Amino acid sequence: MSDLLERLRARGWRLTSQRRVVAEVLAGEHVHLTADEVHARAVARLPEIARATVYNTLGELVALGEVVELSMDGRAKRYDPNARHPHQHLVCSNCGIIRDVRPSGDPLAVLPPEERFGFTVSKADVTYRGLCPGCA
Amino acid sequence: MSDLLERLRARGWRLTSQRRVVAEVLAGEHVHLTADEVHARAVARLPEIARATVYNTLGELVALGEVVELSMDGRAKRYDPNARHPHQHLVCSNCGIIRDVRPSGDPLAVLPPEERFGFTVSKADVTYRGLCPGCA
DNA sequence: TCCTACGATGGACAGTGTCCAAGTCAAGAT
DNA sequence: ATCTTGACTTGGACACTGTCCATCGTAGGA
Repeated sequence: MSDLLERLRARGWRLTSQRRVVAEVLAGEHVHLTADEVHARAVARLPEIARATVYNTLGELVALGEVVELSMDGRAKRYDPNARHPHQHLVCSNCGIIRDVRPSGDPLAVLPPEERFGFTVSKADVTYRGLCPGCA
Repeated sequence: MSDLLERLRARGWRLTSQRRVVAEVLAGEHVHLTADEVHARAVARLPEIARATVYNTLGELVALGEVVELSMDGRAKRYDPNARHPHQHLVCSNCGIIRDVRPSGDPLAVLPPEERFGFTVSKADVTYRGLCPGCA
């Protein structure tokens, strides 16, 4: 994770304690916290951190490509720090737990040219849905 | 679309003018309106229709499987009346326009068993992203 | 035509996210 | 080590989306 901080510093980021805490809270695979969850965990380490700062920092991390923003269910967005390893998501329809998964092959390949409506298609986001072992 | 009204009546729906108007507004392929857009168009035909009624009716249509709910961008949910013909979505990263598309093959097939974490996977929602002809 | 349970209404409320003016501080310059 | 400055943080107000609820209205069967 200090790799991340290094990369951010190299891009001219001012390394504040708030940003450091947000970056630390957001680490690992299969981590998909909402902004408020990030804020709650950040407050545990830095009691006076403001909600707006968490939103700002998450937005910046997304803009820099270090974190991926997910809109799974129309409620709060979730933030996925595993951005450097391309992956898709598997979601339990019952409890909502999310796992990072890696399908084989290129998801773009299955979209035929006549179904592209003249678009320049560059990316495919896939959400697999089903029941997790605990809910099945 | 009167097919839809027939199906709904057959399921015990009371056919009110409000529900009829919502069903009429939501018709066609490549239609992906937000709840407020549906409400605005419904008001044009039935000035006193309430926002809550539109939300209720949309929720019922989704529960009945007649309409698909989309959470594309974390803002307002969109409602897709093309639920009887399975399809995925192609979204312009710039202007946000959405087209219904039909990839070839089964998107579930490319998720290997060892990437399923014990889930019973039943569905895959794919969002293709790129630039539409007007924005490219 | 009448009844009545189901649906509509509209306003209050909650969750999520954005904006802004004022205060604070990281980090380069001296 | 201290100064300086502009980027960053703060906290509260605000906007948008969606939900809830008590009350009123009406579709459709008797």
